[in-house]
Amino acid sequence: MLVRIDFESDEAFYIQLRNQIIMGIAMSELREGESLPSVRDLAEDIGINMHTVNKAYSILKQEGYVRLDRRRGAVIAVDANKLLAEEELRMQLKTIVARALCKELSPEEIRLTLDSVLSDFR
Amino acid sequence: MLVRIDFESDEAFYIQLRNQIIMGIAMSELREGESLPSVRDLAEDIGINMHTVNKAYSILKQEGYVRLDRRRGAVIAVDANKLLAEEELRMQLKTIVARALCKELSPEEIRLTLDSVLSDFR
DNA sequence: TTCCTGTTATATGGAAAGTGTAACAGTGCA
DNA sequence: TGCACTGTTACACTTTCCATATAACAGGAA
Repeated sequence: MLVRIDFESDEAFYIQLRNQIIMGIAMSELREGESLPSVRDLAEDIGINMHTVNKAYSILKQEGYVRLDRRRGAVIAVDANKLLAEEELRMQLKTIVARALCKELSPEEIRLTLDSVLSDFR
Repeated sequence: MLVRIDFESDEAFYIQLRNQIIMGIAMSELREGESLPSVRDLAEDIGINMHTVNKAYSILKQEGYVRLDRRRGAVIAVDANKLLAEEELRMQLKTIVARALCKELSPEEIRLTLDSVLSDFR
């Protein structure tokens, strides 16, 4: 899986990295049980510091996307707490739906955009 | 409209404030042409600094939700660029949908959550 | 043993967030 | 003409976060 950091972005490197790995899991480019590169290798590949990669991995562990193994490194292992996930989803949707409605997007347009996004996965 | 800051949150005060005002507009608690409190008054009300409120107002102006008037203060004035708004919506959905899919929420469950969120507005 | 894991500790530079005080330039009102 | 109220700008200051750097430690594998 290809990872790339936007050095111009105002998003922190470790946030960009975390999001891309989550995206990779959702797109099935990364599969359950698969190992991610070691913190040192990945850091060198994408041109950032080891600790920054480590921070991304630690957060992914805390959020239940990987398990960290001293020998195998970071292994994809999604802990699916559906109730918690739905509550998070609802909170995040609330904010961005509010923005869309202000900008006069209709509920129907918002639904269609969601369908379009959903169809990009798989 | 009631504004409240969560001092424990890791979200910046000016981001919390911006989001709540956008929420107010979307919920029709704040209407086109209505004035927001002055930066000094609001700052005192919610217990934060004037400059922090000013920062929120400036961002709301930049994002096209208010116009800043030297005499009337911040006035609700939504500049609805639908094309831009839809592109923003799509980008934001992409990230949170990926998270939901990883946590084994189905596309149908995601759609239902969106419908539930949409029904909370108005 | 040697090498590669993640993990931890400590230090540093830079940017952002938040506060504080102060002043300035318009505008409306008495 | 003053006064009070807007947003706006300019500094200074503290604290936190981001990212880097160097170094060391512990555990598993070859």
